[in-house]
Order: sequence, then structure tokens, then C-alpha cells
Amino acid sequence: MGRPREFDETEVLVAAIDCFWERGYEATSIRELADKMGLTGASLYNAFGDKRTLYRRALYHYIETTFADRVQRLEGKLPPLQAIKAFFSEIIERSLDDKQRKGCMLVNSALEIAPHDPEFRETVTEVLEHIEAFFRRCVQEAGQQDGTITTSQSAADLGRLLFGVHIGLRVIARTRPERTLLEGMVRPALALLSPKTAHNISSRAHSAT
Amino acid sequence: MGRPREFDETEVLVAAIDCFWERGYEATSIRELADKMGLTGASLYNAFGDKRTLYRRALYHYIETTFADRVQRLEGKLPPLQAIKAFFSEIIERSLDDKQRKGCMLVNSALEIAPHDPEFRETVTEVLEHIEAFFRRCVQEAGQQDGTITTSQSAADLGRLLFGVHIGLRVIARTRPERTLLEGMVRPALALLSPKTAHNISSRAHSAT
DNA sequence: TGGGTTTTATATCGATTGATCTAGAATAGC
DNA sequence: GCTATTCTAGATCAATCGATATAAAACCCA
Repeated sequence: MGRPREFDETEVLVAAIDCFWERGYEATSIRELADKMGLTGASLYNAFGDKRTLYRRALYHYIETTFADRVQRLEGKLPPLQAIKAFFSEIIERSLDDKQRKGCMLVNSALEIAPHDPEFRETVTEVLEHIEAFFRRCVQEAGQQDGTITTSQSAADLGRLLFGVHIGLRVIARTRPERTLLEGMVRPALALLSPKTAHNISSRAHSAT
Repeated sequence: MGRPREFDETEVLVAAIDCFWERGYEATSIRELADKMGLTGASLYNAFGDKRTLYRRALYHYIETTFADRVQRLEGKLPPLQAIKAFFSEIIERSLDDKQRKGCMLVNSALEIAPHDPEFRETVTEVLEHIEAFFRRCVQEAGQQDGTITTSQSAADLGRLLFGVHIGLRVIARTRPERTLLEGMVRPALALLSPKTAHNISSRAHSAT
């Protein structure tokens, strides 16, 4: 009962994500949010509570619609090594298309709010661990078992390396979105995965300065 | 002539760095700065201009007293492979000792202001390129020439990988400062550098991409 | 010892911040 | 139609933001 809402909650939440994603938490004002979400301040507070609660809703929705989907899609339908390559390829293309340099909202949150906010740190940590686990699973459960990935390093460490390269990639892309740099960064990491390849013989195809 | 300053400019600038470093640009207020710097708002504006100018001074001073020193110290006195290992070791120890989770002010700037601010982006880019170049030089000019570093990948790409891992490390450490994770992340990257390690003992020829 | 000059301290500027209040508009159940 | 309930619109709250104005205090040089 009562007067019905004039807006779709998910729809305006996506608009809120856009704001927070691009400018971060501190630099985004309530009025800017209300404006882009297409509703008044009163309606915003009535529907979402305060700014912090809205950010939480936005971050959760971003996580659900971005990571869960990507990991499941790649891991389910591709051989593990290909899933890893597809993952990086997707991130690189996305970064190069990102004209606003928004980067990844999770990584942005990891640097802006997670360090000082225990609650958000827990959330961010959990998702980061999932990404790390995705890489580790690709290396271990399938890749090392069927011989498509090297066993010279533990799956845990190789997963950590890929995880670290991935985060570094997303940060660097926001300041230096250069294909040569991003692809060159990933190439040696992927080469390391291949088993029994003569690393020190040939394949110096990509040399640049 | 005129009344002399009651504070040391470099000293209060270091205090300003501490503020910006920990909380970022937006979340740090002029009053908070004046408080920690131990001077009034009027003196702050008189000596440093506006907030943005103060941040620029702070970032420049941070860069000069942190990066130039570190690179020169390591690159001058250690064999290249050892310089790389010492670099990562130093970053990891520093990250684990960083109870306030401040991370690296340059990396923080790369994510908070560089994407939206052409001037700061230029500054940040320049320093990032210097870090990348440090790794590349270690790999190329010395490491690959005296055989202590693999030539299976180009020096440019190996430098990019180390650069990416380094940035990823600094970001991840602010949310998950765990020794196992950070060291595990770096280990495979360092192993990749060695010309004849476990991962390529059996040098069976294999065609690359 | 006085001008001239620069730095201090205090108070305050208008603008903006996150958040709320009041009044009116729109619905559902009775 | 009436009442209860929920939502919208616009004004506005105290607090804080970055930045200044004013005037006293502290120095140099003549």
C-alpha cells in the first residue's frame, strides 16, 4: 500500500555505480548521485539510506554482475590455460576501450576505502580471494593434471602471480592504457605457464623499446 | 626582510605527505593538513598556495625522496638479478610493516587523481616509466649480457612483467598484507628470470604461438 | 628608532557537504 | 469516498569545505 515508486531500483543503482566507479566514494556527492540517478535527494535517502549504504549496494551489485559472471563463463567453457588467456585478453580489451579510465570498481575500492574500512576490506578481500582462487584452480585442478601447464612452480604460487599481474594490469591501465605495455606485461607470465618449453632458445618474437 | 618563518618548509611538507599519503587527496581537508603540519590555515596558504599546489609539492617530494634514492641505491651496488630481488624484498618488508596500510603514494595517486587529471597523469606516468625502465635495464644491460637472466623473453617484456607484479603487489598489500601471498606472488616471476631452472630443464623443443 | 615587509593568529567568507523536514501527490484497503 | 500509507518535490538544516580578509606580531634595513 502507499504511493508506488516511480523508478526501477536496479536501474538507478546502475547509475549510482557509474558515479562511484568513475570518481570514487569521496569525490562523488549526493547531489551528483541524485542527478544521474534521476531522483531527488529525499527519494534517494528513502530508498537507499545514507551514502555509505548506497555505496555498499552499488559495490555488491557491481561484483555480482561482473565477477561471478566472468569467472563462471570462462572457467566452464574453456580449457584452463585458454580460460586464463581469455581472462587477460578480456581485461586488456576492456581497459583499452575504457575511455573514461574508470578501471575496475573493486580494485578502486581496494585502494580507496578497504585500507581504512574493516567492513569493506572484508568484502573486497573476499572477492580478491575468489579471483586468486580462479587462477589457482585453472593451474591446478586441470592445467597441471593434464599437462598443459608447468609443474615447475606450485599452483598456489602461479595463481598468486597471475592474480598480482591482473591487479597490476588494472591499475596501470588507468594511467597508461597502452596495448604494447599491457600485452607485454602478460606475455611472459603466460609463457611461464607452458610446460617444458625451451625458454632460453627461441621465441624472441616480441622485442620492443 | 620581513618576519621570518616559524617552521621548516621541508618538515611541514613531510607532515603534509603523511596526510595525503594515508587518506588520499579528496578525503584530506585543509584543516586536517594545517593541524598535522602545525600551522594555521593562513600560513599554509601563504607558503604553499592552494590545496592542489600543496599536493603537487608533496607528491614531488615523495617521489624524490623515495624512488630516485631506491633505484640508484640498488642498481649501483648490486648485480642486476640481485637488485631486482632486493627491490621486491624491500617492498614486501615495507608493506608488511605498514600498519596504517598507506601503501605507495605514487600508486595511490595513479588510481585517485591521475585518471582524471592530465597534469598529474603526466607526472605519475613519468615515474612509472622510470620504474619500468629500471627493471628493463636490470634484465637487459647486465642480466642478459652476463647470462644471469634468461633470454627466453625480451628484456622489454620481462621488465613489463616485473613492473606489473610490483604495482599489483603494492595494491594488494593495502588490503591483504599477508607474507605468504606477497612472497608467493613474486617467487614465480623471479624463477622465470633464471636461465636454467627447474621449469625448463628438459629442453625439448616446442613451438611457441 | 622607525618605515617597510612578511608571517602569524583569528574570524569569517560563500559554497558545498550529507542529511532531514514539511507539504503535497499518488496509491491500496476499507 | 475516506483513511492510512508511501513516495515525491523543494526548501532547508547544521557542519564542513576551500579559501580570504583583517590586523597584530616579528623581523630587516635605513
